[in-house]
Amino acid sequence: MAEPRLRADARRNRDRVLAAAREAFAEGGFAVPLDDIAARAGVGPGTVYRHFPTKESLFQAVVTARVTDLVAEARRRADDGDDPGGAFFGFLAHLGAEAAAKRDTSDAISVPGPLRQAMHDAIDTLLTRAQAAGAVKAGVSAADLVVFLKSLLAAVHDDPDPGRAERLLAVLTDGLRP
Amino acid sequence: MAEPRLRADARRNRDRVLAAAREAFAEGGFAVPLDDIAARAGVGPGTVYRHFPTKESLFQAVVTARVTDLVAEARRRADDGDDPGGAFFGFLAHLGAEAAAKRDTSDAISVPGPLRQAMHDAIDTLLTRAQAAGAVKAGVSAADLVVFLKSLLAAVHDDPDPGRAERLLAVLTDGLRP
DNA sequence: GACGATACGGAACGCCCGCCCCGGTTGACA
DNA sequence: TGTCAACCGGGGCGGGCGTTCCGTATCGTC
Repeated sequence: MAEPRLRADARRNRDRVLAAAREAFAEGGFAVPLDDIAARAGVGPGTVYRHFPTKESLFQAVVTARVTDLVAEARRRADDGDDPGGAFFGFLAHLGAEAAAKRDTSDAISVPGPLRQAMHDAIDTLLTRAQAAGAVKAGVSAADLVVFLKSLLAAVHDDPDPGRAERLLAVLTDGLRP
Repeated sequence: MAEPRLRADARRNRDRVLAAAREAFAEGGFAVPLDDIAARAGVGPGTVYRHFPTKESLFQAVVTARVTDLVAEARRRADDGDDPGGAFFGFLAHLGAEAAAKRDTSDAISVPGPLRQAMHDAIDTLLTRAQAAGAVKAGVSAADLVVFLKSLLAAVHDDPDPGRAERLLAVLTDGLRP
């Protein structure tokens, strides 16, 4: 590995880029131009590419922490085995709240790589247990749910009506009940 | 108006462009490059722009007939006043089938202009009557539904799983029941 | 058959965006 | 403080796409 230890300015710029990317992606999703992120960080685009080989890798670096938290949240709820239905729907609400605040959530949950798999597995656990407990109807898979959520969260992003997200999420949860 | 009557080749090319656009939009949605449409029609891009001032106007010309049909379908179902719930959910299923076949349906229902308004109004009528009959829960507006449908239909487009559309639509309809 | 109007095709333009490269600068260490 | 490697900035490249322009071909008419 031999981490060569970054020079002071390099480290500082790297942090600035990450912070700027966090904000920019949260506001505009993955679609924000990389130049905007660089400008927000007060650096040139070249500097961004010195630290992250591609725009996607920067995005991944930004959302890794958030998705990891989401997965942890999902697992924590799953471990609390008393109320599988409540755990499942609680996590859905949590996801909805997260997506309402950060515009990149819908992209984050479907970014390829190990994170996506962990997320998928965590949702699968919650869903399967809720179905076994009779709180969610059968015939719906975790993949179905991820597709559904991704599209729904994306649709709600640039919508002027702030209450729409809740109403649509309510329709989704009601539709998942047996 | 004084329609100057098109020259024979002009009329032929215009028809070819429309036919090619119909196919191309159905397969790839509004996102297909205009050059592809021109190539499929055996025509240069310039010829497309001779007949349609902009790509969007070409799209509008293509979907006008389909959306008009959809609106007519919605009104026909609405007029059959015996079963408002059945009329509403039947139209939803119809929309789903249409979207499964043509990839531009989700773009079509939200194209700006009078068509969108007519579509919106037709759905509103169906929805309001179904709600009055107690077949659909209150608190959901036609605008909510259009947003929901648009995102759902778009999500299902490029999905490898052919059964997903039906399952997600089933979740939606169940979620709309009181 | 010839001539003018009309339409055609595709090269070219402008714009956006991800990504790379090089001349200049700055930090680390002796 | 001097030297060198590491790093920075931003101009530039390449590709995609909507749109426009103009030299050329085709149609309709006399």
